[in-house]
Order: sequence, then C-alpha cells, then structure tokens
Amino acid sequence: MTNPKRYLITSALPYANGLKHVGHLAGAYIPADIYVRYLRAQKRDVVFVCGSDEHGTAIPIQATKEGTTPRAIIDKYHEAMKQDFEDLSMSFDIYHRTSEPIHHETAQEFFTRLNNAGELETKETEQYFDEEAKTFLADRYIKGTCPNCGSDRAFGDQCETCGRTLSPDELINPVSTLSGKTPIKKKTTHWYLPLGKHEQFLREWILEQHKDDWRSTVVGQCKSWIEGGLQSRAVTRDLDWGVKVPLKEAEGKVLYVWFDAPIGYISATKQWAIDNKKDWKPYWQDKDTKLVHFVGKDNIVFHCIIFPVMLKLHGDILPENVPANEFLNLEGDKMSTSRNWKLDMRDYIIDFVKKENGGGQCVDMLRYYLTQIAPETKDSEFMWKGFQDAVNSELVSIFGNFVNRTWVLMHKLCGGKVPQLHTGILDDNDKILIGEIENAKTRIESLLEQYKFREALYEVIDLSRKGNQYMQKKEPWIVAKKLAENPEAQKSIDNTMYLCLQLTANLAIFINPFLPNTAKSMLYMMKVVDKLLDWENAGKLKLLSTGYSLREPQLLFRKIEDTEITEQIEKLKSGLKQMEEPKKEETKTESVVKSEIQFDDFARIDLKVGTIVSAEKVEKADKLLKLSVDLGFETRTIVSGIALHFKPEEIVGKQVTVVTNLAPRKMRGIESNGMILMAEDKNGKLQFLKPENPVSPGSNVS
RNA sequence: CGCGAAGUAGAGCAGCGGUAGCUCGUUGGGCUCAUAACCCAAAGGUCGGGAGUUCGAUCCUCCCCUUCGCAACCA
Repeated sequence: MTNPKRYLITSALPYANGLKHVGHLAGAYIPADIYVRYLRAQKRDVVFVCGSDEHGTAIPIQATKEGTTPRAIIDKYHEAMKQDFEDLSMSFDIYHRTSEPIHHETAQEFFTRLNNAGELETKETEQYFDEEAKTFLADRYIKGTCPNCGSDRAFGDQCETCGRTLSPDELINPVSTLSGKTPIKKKTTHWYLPLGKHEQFLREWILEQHKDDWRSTVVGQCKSWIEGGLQSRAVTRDLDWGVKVPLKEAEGKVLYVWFDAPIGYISATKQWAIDNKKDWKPYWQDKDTKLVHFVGKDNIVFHCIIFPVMLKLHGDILPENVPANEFLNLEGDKMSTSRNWKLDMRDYIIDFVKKENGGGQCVDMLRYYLTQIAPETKDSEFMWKGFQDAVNSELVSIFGNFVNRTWVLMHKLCGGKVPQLHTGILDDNDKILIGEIENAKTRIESLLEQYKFREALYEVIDLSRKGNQYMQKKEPWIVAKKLAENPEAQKSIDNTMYLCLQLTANLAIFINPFLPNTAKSMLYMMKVVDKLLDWENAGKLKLLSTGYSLREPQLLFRKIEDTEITEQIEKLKSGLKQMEEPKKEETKTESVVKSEIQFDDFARIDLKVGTIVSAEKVEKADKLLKLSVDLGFETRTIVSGIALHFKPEEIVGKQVTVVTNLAPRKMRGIESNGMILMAEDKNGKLQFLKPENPVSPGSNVS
C-alpha cells in the first residue's frame, strides 16, 4: 500500500497474569512506538491501540496461586502494566482492557456473525469433569502421571519434566487440581473454527502476495503451519472466566481466549473513537487503512493465520504486515519467568528511571539499547555490559557529545546566538555535510517504512558521528586563535557553527521517534516548540534562524557506571539462586510419596511380567528402542525411551514388568502397546524392575 | 523424527554470486571546543563441516554437525 489514508497500529496485548519483561518491550512495544511516532511526525492519521488481555485459564490459576480472585488479579496487573508502559514513554492512543463491557459486546457480535454465517462447526467431545467443583476441567487443571517419562507431576497439556505435549486422556491417574478427586468423562459441545477451509486463501495471501515484503521468519513460520495441515480450532471452552458465548445452548461456556483477545484491538479502537468523537469503522473496514500488528514470534500464528481468517470472515480488512520480532535472551540464557531469569520493565524503572540521576534520559537509554539489539532477524542477546557500552560510547560519546560541544563552542565563539551563513565561502566539507543531512532523511525514512528500526537508528547516530568528523576537519577553535590577525576568519567559524546547529536540529527530528525524551531536551536547549519535530522539517538547513539566542548547554545523557552493571548482574544471579532453593524442597516432599489413591485406582492398572525377545534401535530417534515382549498369552511391540541406557543386544532375554492395559500410543510411527516399568536413581540412571528369579511370562504383578 | 529460523573477527551483529563489512573492545598516532569525550590509522575472520553447480560461492543445491523456536485446547 503506497499511500494509505489512515493507519491502525497494534502492539500484542500483554497477558494480565504478571509483569512483563524487557523481552516483551523489545519485541512488540518499542518497535510499534517508534513506527507510530514517525507516522505522527508525518502528520498521518494513525491510531495506536493496545491493552491488557484478561481472560483465559491462566488468570484463575494465578488467582489461586496468589490466594485472591481473578478480578483482583487483572485489576492489579492491568494497572501495573499500564503504568510501566507509561513510565517507558509508550505512546498508545488507548491502553484498553478485555474485561470492559464494550469488548464483551464486540467479541460476542463477532462470534454471532461468524456463527450465523455458518462459518463455525460444532463438535461433541468427552472431557474431564470435576463433580465436586461442578466444572469441566481445563487441561492445565488436570494432573497425573506422564505416560512418557513416568513423572507424577504432568499436567493435562504438557509434562513439565520431560517437556512432552500431552492430551488429558494420556495421563495415567488423572486428578483434578481443584478438588483432588478423580474427574469423570462427560460430554460437551464446542464451536470450532475450521481453518482447513481457508488454506487456499492463506497460501495465496501469505505465501504468494506477501512472500517478499514480510520478514522471512514470519513467512517461514506461516508456511510451517500451513504445510502441517490446518486443523479446526475450538473457539469456546467450559470455563466461567471470560466472554460468555452468546447462545442459549452454550450456558457455562466462554469464548476461548485466543478468539477474544485479538478482537480486543477492535474494541480498543471503538473505545478510542468514543473518547475522541471519531468513527471507528473506517479503521477496520476501509481498504485504504493500513493495519500493522507488532508482535513477538510466539504470536505469529495468531496474527498471521487465525486472526486474519476471522477478520476475513467478519468482513474486515487484513493486516498489511506483521513485523514479528524473534526473542531476546538475557546474559547468555533464555528469559524465563519461572526461573526468574529476566529483567522486568518494572525493575529497570525502579533501578534507573526513578533514581535521582534517572528520568527520561534513562528511559531513552533503554529504548536505545533495545532498539539497537532488537531481534529483528533472529534471537539476540541483552548483556548489561553491552547496555553500558551502547550508552557510554554511542549515546554519550558520539551523539550527546556532538550536541554538547556544538553548544559550548557556539556560546564561546558566536555569543550564544545562531550565526549567519555566508553562502559565498562554503567549502567542500560544508557541502558534503549538507549533502549528508539531506541524504539521511531519505535513508531513515526508507528504513522505517521497511520496519528496519535497528538500521534506521544506526543512521541517526551515524549522522551525529559525521558531525564530529566535520567539526574535527573544520577545527573552529583553532581558527578562532587567528581572529586577531584575520577578522575575516569569523565567517568560517560562523559557517561551521551554523551547520552544526542546523544538524543538531535535524538530529532532534530524527531521534524523536526512537528517543522522545531526548528530543524534548533538545527542543528546550534550542528554545523552540514541538512543531520543529514535524518530519517535513527534516533535511532542511534553516530550522534555527540567524540571530536567535539559545540556552546554555545541558548534558543529554549521563554515563552508566561500572558499579551499576555489576549490581544488576549480581541481582540477576542471586534471584536465580533464590528460586532454586525452595524448589528443591518442593520436589523432595512431593517425590517421597504421591497423593493417596484408592485400591480401585491401583487395581485398574494391569501389571504383568514379560520377557524381552528382541530389541532394536528405532531409526532416527536417539532415545527409543523397539522391543518385542513375550507376555505368555501374546508377544507385544513396545517402544521405550531407554536407548541411552541400554544397548539392544544387552537386554534380550531379560524379564521386565509391563503395564499391559495402557492405551496404545504411536511413537516415530510405531505403535507401542504398553510401558516398561523402570526405577530411576538420583543420577538419572535407569534399572529394570524385575522379579528376583525368573517367572513364566505373563505372570501377574499385584 | 518433522517443520521453521540461525551458525560470519574477542563480543554483539550486517551482507547473501564477483577483491569479507559495521559497532564496541584492543593497539599506535593526532587534537584539546567537548561527559578521560572527539578524529585518523592498524591488528584481528580459511564467513559451522563436507560435497556439488558455476569462469567464480560466505551468498545457490545436497548431506552432516550445533543452537533456538514450533508441533495447534499452549492465551
């Protein structure tokens, strides 16, 4: 789209179950904010929406964890996140929330329209139900023994011990985490969005039309999803926290959070329109609107596949681009909330922004570093030492220093006023600098349009570097020494300082989208109003008029001291230790004895002794062995993840204990009909559980 | 396993068919207006490994190794 009438820019809705860290900030918020500030400077019609995502099972879970209500959780984190974004100069036009009535209405209308148009399917399935709590259980609420690794702490969706994704049906001894009781199976109906029907559309839209203008990582991800076969996705679920499904027969059901959350962009736009007496409709329905979603890579599938399908069915416009960022690691390791290896936005705000020598400059320092290392093409690394280097040797030494020396010299050599430009005596250096200023505009503009924020910011800093080089060549402080014998030399000084001052004004315009607080400080020093920052002024050389007197210089940035970064690194490492200590205890107490079960539960498991008659390694799998086990009445194929511990030839003829009534399961394409019981010592070494003396195959174990 | 992304100077990254580039760091020199800032120069890489296509490959193709992500009721 070459010249859209209006822009709607979104940043991923942060989930209101905890504070967000700098990885989120670098991924979805800062890039969007830069883009929006640039568009605003161009006087474009742009709305920037965001808000808290407040539904889904994780909210009630977090409430239980903190011993409070879901409502209290979302109120707490909504306010906290909103505040943090504000403290870091995020310029949302609205920061909304999905718990607002206007959002519920919008999401329900969305569902109704799709349902009435016959675009949704219903399916009846059996799901676990907790009779005591009288509720269907989300996968996360079911705990049991992992069929893969035998850990008794697996959840219905995933085993945290071995990492395997599970479905609740696979769990051995499923237990409700709400009541501790064994849940029963109960029939329930759900609505599904059949993505498969839209494969052709997605292929054309993404893999054809956008294969060149979207980031390769984004197209790659989408391709992976499409090639993998698009399954129907449930859009409802049995839960009492969320947007009620607007149908009589759907009592007790809510919209699945992934369905309602992106609609939050629309409801936020509606609320913004009400607040500002505007019409929201063109922003979502007019073809001349450019919609851009800024997200992290975990969100690609929702914003490139699922939400666009929803939008298409609903008759809305599609995103023009989804410039997703990859992930930001921290000091050599993945950021992780559960391991407490992270830097929360809040922590930075407290340790830097709110300190006495903090303020807007510290906000901009973080924005600078995060933009400079933004994971635009691949995962990148936040290093405290890198942060210090970037601030001290680029922001302070190159950019800040250029502005500062310009101001000091201007006061010393030009009486604190903007000097005249003597066009007759412009030399090559002057002309080259003028050319650079004009070029910079085109370059930065083009990079921003392509969402290459890191490079665009580099161009800005590089322009100030060119200012330093220029000044070094012109050496006005040397020229000034010859003034006594050659008063004409003042003209050369005037030209140099005039150009440096105009360059500074241009730098303010260019840096503004990235570092708005810095731009503000520069405006103050130049004694000019915000209007100077209009993008149309960029590249011009008459921004500060001759004779205008300017303020005394003030430093734009302070340096980051060594002690500050060593403190942060210490803090990070000690946080990690604190998390590890209590966790160990927890495992201990829990692993000694599992929760009590009834004899009936035990009796449901059929254990028999079998003899391994053959064993072979499974092709292209590190851990798997394919075993044939003689159980007396039959010989079964069992696939077991023990290849790292035993060689196939070693174990033929050995007797083992087998769970014989475990549901069959395919691994590497081979159906496994049972499970071998193993004992694991604390080093992770496995041993077979077997009778002391050989017994006949098929003997019962009880 | 599969799919996707990535492996390039001490560190962080760019380039993606035609003598390897940027920032920081290191070393040497210059300057002194400037936040021990600035400017100039140098050292430093057989572009993960192997094979192929090509007149020519870091860049294309194939295989292998390593890292990260995804695999769909995970929001």
